[in-house]
Amino acid sequence: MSSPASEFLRTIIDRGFMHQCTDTQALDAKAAAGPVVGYIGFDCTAPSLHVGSMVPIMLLRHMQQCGHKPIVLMGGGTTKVGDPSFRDEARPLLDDEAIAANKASIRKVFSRYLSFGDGDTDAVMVDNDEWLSELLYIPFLRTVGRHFSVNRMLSMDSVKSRLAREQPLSFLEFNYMIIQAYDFVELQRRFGCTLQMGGSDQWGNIVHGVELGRRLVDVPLFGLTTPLITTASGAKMGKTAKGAVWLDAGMCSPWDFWQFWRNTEDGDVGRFLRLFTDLAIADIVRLESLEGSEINEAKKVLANEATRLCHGEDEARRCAATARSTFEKGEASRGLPVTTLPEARLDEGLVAFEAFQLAGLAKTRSDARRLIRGGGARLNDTVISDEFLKITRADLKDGAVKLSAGRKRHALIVPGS
RNA sequence: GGAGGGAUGCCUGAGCGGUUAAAAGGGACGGGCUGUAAACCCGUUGGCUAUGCCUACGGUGGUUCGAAUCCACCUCCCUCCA
Repeated sequence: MSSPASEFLRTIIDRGFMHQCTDTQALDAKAAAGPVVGYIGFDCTAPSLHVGSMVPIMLLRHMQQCGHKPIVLMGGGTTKVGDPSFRDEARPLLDDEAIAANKASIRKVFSRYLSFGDGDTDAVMVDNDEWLSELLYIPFLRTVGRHFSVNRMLSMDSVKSRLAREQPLSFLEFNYMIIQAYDFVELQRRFGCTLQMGGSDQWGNIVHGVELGRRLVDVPLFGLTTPLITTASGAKMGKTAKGAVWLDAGMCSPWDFWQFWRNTEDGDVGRFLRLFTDLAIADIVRLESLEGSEINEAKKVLANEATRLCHGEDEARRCAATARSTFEKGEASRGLPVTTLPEARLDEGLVAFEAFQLAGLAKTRSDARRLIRGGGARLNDTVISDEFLKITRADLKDGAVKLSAGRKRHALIVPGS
């Protein structure tokens, strides 16, 4: 189908969100006819979502902006089971307390991207623990379990490699796809939800839900997946030196977040602008036509827009300003991570390698010493070669000592109490 | 319950009595080249104010001058049989 009738499908296809759909034409017709209720599930396996989850989040956002109703399903119940899809080993089991804590922490981010409320197209958030924890085993097996073929489940791509490698797949995990399928049906009953979306790794789970819906409630359900986002050079997207790029400011500072987008590979800029910002396609087309070092302008726009959505306008501006002074003017700046140090320590002189460790630029002292030996350490923008160099008051510039590890990682040490 | 196989550094994976802080690859970090990109080349990659000391090859004991390597027991995993 070349030109979808619905604004929703047109938007997500144009912006690169569409990977697979159970019935594109029928879904298009339905979306064109009126509001569709659709959901995406987020398990509570970590205290925050990371940029990998931004594709589904942005998908919900576009859905809402096109006049439909998004449901954020917190996987408080499914997290107790653990999705085995495309994983070579079981996830560590989290206890209820950890799941509850993760859930509380994760739910905060959605208010940045969606508008919640009671209206027709307001987003709602529910937790599948509400109905999953109350299930009775035998009745569940009889009403739901009988619609699933073990033969078919074993042939799913999502568990094939686990089985092929003869890695253990516990019965607990094996239930995940059934539970997720049941979620879909439950959301249909409760909210009239007819669309489940998710990453491409969720395709099998989603299809099971669609089929279960046909058998249990006789309502046509739809499934839609987004592509797995990799970088132009083939790596998984969303990792940096410090690990995953989290959406929670406490786990990944806005500065690191901004830097992550700023460091996007050339070949990814256009695609990322479509996926991770609200900019109009026409603007994106203009930005991605830039060549050579001009692409850096497009990367700044990407960083600003993505940061604005996640952390707000003020943070985005601050990061952009910090980047300008740090990289374009080469001066120390307030936006850099700051470590305070008792004045007395400066008076007696702080050994260089210790300073780098303290500022978080090196994991251990040995690591810091290697950094200095390798010529990657700078003090106020001057390369230092002596690991034992004493940093003192005399090194303060504008009230701070600026340390750098490599070209990109900078930190300030300021005297204090 | 029985018979085999396995557990090594961030990951994969060699080693099978000393010269092994442990090959090789990946990843990561640093340097060079650049545009805060990619690719490529080089270096580093357990800790410690350090020509040395300490901690490490699933756990605990043992054999030995000496163990990741041999033995015993334990834990966990895999395969096959019941």
